[in-house]
Amino acid sequence: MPLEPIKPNSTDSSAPNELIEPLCAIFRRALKSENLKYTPERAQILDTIIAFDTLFEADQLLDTLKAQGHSVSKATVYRTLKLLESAGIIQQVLVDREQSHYQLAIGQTGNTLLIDTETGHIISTEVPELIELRDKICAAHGLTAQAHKLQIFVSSN
Amino acid sequence: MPLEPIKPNSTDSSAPNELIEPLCAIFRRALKSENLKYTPERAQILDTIIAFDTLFEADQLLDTLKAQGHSVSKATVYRTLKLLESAGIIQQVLVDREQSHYQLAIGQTGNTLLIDTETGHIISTEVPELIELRDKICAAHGLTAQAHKLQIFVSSN
DNA sequence: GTCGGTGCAAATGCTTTGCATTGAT
DNA sequence: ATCAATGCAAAGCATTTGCACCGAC
Repeated sequence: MPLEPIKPNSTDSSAPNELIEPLCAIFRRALKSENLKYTPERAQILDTIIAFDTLFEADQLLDTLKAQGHSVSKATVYRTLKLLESAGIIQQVLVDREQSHYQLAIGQTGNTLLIDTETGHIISTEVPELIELRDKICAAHGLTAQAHKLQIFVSSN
Repeated sequence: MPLEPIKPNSTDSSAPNELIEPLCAIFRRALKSENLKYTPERAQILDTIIAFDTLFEADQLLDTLKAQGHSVSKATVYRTLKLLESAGIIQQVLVDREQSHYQLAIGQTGNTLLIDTETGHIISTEVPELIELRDKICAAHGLTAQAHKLQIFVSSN
């Protein structure tokens, strides 16, 4: 049983527009607040990311953009990834040492990820008990928790 | 070509000095099984790692070795880290994209990290209850957990 | 005209590797 | 004598950056 993609209706062809708009708006607002511009390149990159329904890597993103006939440079891709990350639209997921993996961060309720090690699909969930446990662990070390991130690597069979 | 896996060792982890012998022996055995040699450089590297009580990075290891008057090359350090990892004596910990972090793998699951957001200092700790919680979460999704990783971001004051 | 954006190529910085030399059995 | 280990420097690789040019306001 394959995992559900992080975006519930990404396979529904009528849905993307509903998703793209809000994210575009969020990105545009984040850029504007820094006096930065919402350029065609940045729009294409965001749209392409939205079309992914799993973890993705920078070079995969670049390849997809090129395959779509968009000419975006590697430098711009990396620069935009950083912008999207500071805007909270995507987040880095440390999977291996080879390259950076990212995923959409918007619409995630929780900070617990179930990552399918075979397909790369991700489920994001909220685990209230984890907060208690986390605070208990920190208290035992005389520290105060600010945030946490749990990744569980799973197999779907 | 992974080295011969190590057997779990029941050494009392509160006595660092007693750990040095068993780990040397484990490493030596793992090397021997592949017709590799337990050289002075490898011994020094392992001893230095054992003396660390937290996560460490390759360049930190190299610096420490040099400070101790041992002349070990960067290449040998990296090569030995890989050997120690295949032998199951150390394990890589994904903390950031900058460089590889490692920790002793013996006698610990070590999958919970307390990361100080101000100083960058990292404590690796074991949380047995987390495994139950993790399995519960997976079960709720009809999945099977293979591994997990919890990062808690803390402040020290 | 002023800023920021882009692409290219060069630079980074960690890690790996090729190669000649050295060392152990 | 053989086979592996070491050190050095060079190579690899993902990512970043310097710079010249372009475009929007």
